[in-house]
Amino acid sequence: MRTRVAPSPTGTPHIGTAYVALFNQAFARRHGGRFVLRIEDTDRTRSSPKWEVALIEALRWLGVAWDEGPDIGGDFGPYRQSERLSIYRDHVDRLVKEGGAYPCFCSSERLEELRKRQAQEKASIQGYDGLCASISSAEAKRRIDAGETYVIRMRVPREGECVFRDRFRGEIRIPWNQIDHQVLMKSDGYPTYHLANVVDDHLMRITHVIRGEEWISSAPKHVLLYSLFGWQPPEFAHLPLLRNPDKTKLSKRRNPTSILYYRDAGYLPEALSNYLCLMGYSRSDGREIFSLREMFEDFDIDRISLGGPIFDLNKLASFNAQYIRHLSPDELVLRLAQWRLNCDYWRRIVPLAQPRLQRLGDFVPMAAFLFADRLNYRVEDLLGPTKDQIRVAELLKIGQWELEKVENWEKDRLREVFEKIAVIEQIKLKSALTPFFVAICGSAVSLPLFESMEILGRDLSLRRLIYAQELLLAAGHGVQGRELKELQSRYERAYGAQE
RNA sequence: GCGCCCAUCGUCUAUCGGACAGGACAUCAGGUUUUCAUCCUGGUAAGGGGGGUUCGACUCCCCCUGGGCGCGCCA
Repeated sequence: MRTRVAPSPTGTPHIGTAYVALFNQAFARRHGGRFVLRIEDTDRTRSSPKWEVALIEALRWLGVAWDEGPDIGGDFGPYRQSERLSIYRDHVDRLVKEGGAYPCFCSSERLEELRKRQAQEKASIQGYDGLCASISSAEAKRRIDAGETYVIRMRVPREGECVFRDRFRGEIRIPWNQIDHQVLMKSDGYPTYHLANVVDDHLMRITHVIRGEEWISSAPKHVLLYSLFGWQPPEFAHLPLLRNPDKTKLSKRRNPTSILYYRDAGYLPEALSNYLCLMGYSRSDGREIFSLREMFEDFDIDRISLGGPIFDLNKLASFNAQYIRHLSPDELVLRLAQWRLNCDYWRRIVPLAQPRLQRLGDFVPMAAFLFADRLNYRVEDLLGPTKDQIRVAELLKIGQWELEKVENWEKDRLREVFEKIAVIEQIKLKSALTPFFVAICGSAVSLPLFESMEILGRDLSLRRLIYAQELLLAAGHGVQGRELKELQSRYERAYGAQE
């Protein structure tokens, strides 16, 4: 019995990844199987080794432990898809040769137009129109040899329906005409998710694919690939999606989604993992507080319920408090030190604080904001001398967007970001910075901003920007709805598209 | 627009045809505590609507409604 979690390192480690990982690990452990970590870094533009490092760090912190993975190896490696390109190439060649896939020469412009037209016509069948599907192989070869760029697409049956089983839901039927002629190999020679995922799951002998519900509608693509290759498909089990309070799929807009945020904000890993294990799952004995070890001991995958659970920060906080209370004082001291109350962390702060200290006792209040999660300040502080409240809200939003793009979270890079914003927004850097000072430090009188943000860390810093915007919104000064949309398009034009 | 998935307290959930529908978080009230927190006691609070099946439906079936997800050379 083998399970896997297959995240792509394209951003800060997501809580949803940890959620899925935990259930995969639980299932493997419970049945004496193996649990694999595979890095799906086939998107060259968005993947980064930095994010992979962060991902592994975050999962380990939470208590996720894989038996095979890029960092520890295993019998079915490599476990990083960017190192398996020739494997995908061979497999896709085979598919083309056998007729299950075909080269497509359509330009992205044509595809875009096609999509636009279909959207306008509200066509019931969306997706690729199959223009290149009928090109003869001789003709295709000629065009490839002539140097035309192309992708490889999957040939999908025109009629009938795909029938497959989901462990929780039973039989699922999806009409084939709903399934796009999926690109399997991009023009850069990299595979897409669907191809790489199926090939690897087979080669890595994955027996149970436990993943998020968002994959149900593309499962037919995977089922088809298994059958084209003549492989036995694994058992599918689609977990419910973690939700925001408004029921939409968990997103950083409305919730902290970075695992590292929870670590830095002072959540205990065992409290977070415990809480995550309760999302859509319950033990038969009804106990809610239990360790990962206990989870793995008697995990019963069929006790998973399907309603999308709302991620409730309140209950998580209460769990966290319980875990903290059950620590002995000595253990708590240790935990605090492992967190931020340690010399290494102080050493980073001291150079900033020292010139500003009159007495030693000034240090703690001065640095307190570097240990907190949410800060207490008033809307007026945030607005500062400006009369233009909307402008402040916009600045914070733009700052958030720009900062989210930053990979190297260090002071000089942060300074560049704000300088860029000041230039584009045509305001003095100093006045542009005011709301950020308050959002990050809790006051306009504080330690230097960029250094503080660097020390605070990416996830907590970004979170504070969101807190500030929430406060503004609650006071009626926020940017939302249509205005937000307009701001976003203006932002994308002025600053370059995001993601 | 098309397809698919889902549906019990505000939230996470138990129930797998017969119970006053249970627990947890939140909330309210009371008690312990020099304050607060903890802790203890108690309370409010739920099966979306309509049809079936059945002696009997939260539970099984159908329809409606509602919510979600998907429809990229992203995963």
